[in-house]
Amino acid sequence: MREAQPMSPAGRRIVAAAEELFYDRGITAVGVDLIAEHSGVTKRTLYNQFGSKDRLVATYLDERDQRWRSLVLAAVDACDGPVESVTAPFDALRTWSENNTRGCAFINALAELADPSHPAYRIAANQKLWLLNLFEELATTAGCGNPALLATQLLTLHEGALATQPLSLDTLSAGLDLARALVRADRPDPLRA
Amino acid sequence: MREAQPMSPAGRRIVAAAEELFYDRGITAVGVDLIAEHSGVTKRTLYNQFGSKDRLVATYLDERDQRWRSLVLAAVDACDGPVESVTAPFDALRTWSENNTRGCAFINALAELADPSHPAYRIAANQKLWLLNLFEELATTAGCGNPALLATQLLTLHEGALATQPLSLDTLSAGLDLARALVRADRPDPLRA
DNA sequence: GAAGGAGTTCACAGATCAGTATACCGAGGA
DNA sequence: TCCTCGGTATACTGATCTGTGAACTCCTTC
Repeated sequence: MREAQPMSPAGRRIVAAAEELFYDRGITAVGVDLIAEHSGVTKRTLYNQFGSKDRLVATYLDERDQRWRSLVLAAVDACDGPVESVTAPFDALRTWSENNTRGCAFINALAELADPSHPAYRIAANQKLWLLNLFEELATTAGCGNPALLATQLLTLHEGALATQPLSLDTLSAGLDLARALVRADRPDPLRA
Repeated sequence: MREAQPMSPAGRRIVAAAEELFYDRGITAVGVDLIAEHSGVTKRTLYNQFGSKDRLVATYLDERDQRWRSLVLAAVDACDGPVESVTAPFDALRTWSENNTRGCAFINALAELADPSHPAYRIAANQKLWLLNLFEELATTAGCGNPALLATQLLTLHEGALATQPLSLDTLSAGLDLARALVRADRPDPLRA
């Protein structure tokens, strides 16, 4: 999905404005005129750079995906051992949630873009699959007994905490505690680990 | 939220069409003209009945909430014992998902309607709180040790399974299995229960 | 038979939507 | 010197959006 040549300064400003506006107000509700205005750019420039609103939406989601993956991988690297790192994506979610309180941008995008052929569909699905695979790899490295099942359970908890975020229940703490317990329980000799 | 007088036949048709269109294509993307056309009704009638699109959206969510709560309560009643009934909402979710494959209508609505003063906000939040309280009541009746924590965990699993539904991973089975294990583990003398 | 309400028909307002056309500007490179 | 390239400025198209006005047709009820 990464485009060959890097974006121009104007292009970067456009994507930055699009990220903020699309996430806060919804994709359909935000017009290209508003994005052009917020990024201090002409609508003509916007169309010269991205060609259509749909392609700008795809770029917005892609950019967001990259940022989020970097955050998750950094959280994994910051962990002390392989067992702790299995639940590291939950730590990343806590950091992420400080500045993103309107739920999951990809789930939200899927809610608005009904057409499965829209590029957003693939991006959103890939994002969740990437996390699922990461959970499974981390669980395998940590010596868990059933990495595939554990990964699906962890993903469900993660997405549940993320989806209920706008409602201000503390599902993230509950999800993280439960996730840690699951990882411990799935390890051989959990009492000695 | 229930209005005093029951809806007219035309009003019911409008809400039925709105439910289908809003859920499938998104709220902002569906115009009132389309809803009027699909319900075989004039736009004038739609506005005579509901006054504005926002109020029709609120009625749509409210109607859906009622239907869903009935389904959940029926699933609870259909259970054999108090222990099984704690996870009954997951059974209801399986039935519900057969005809609703685009995720949670309330989370989706929140994604589109940024304004917290919109009635949809309250409806969506209340729906999740109702389920949280139901989980807690059921857990208390089943004699669980920490009903409040268990309820938050079950809600997180439930919402995770619901949110990831459009992605066609089988998170519902994983969530249900884990939910059952949690309920068993939180009961006194789990081996004899 | 009169009254009233639910619904229809159709035209319309005013705003906003995505996207295009045309002409212009300034800097960097061959 | 010329020429391309990224970007500006502005006006525009045609469609679609929510919402309103006014007159009309039924059907029920009193």
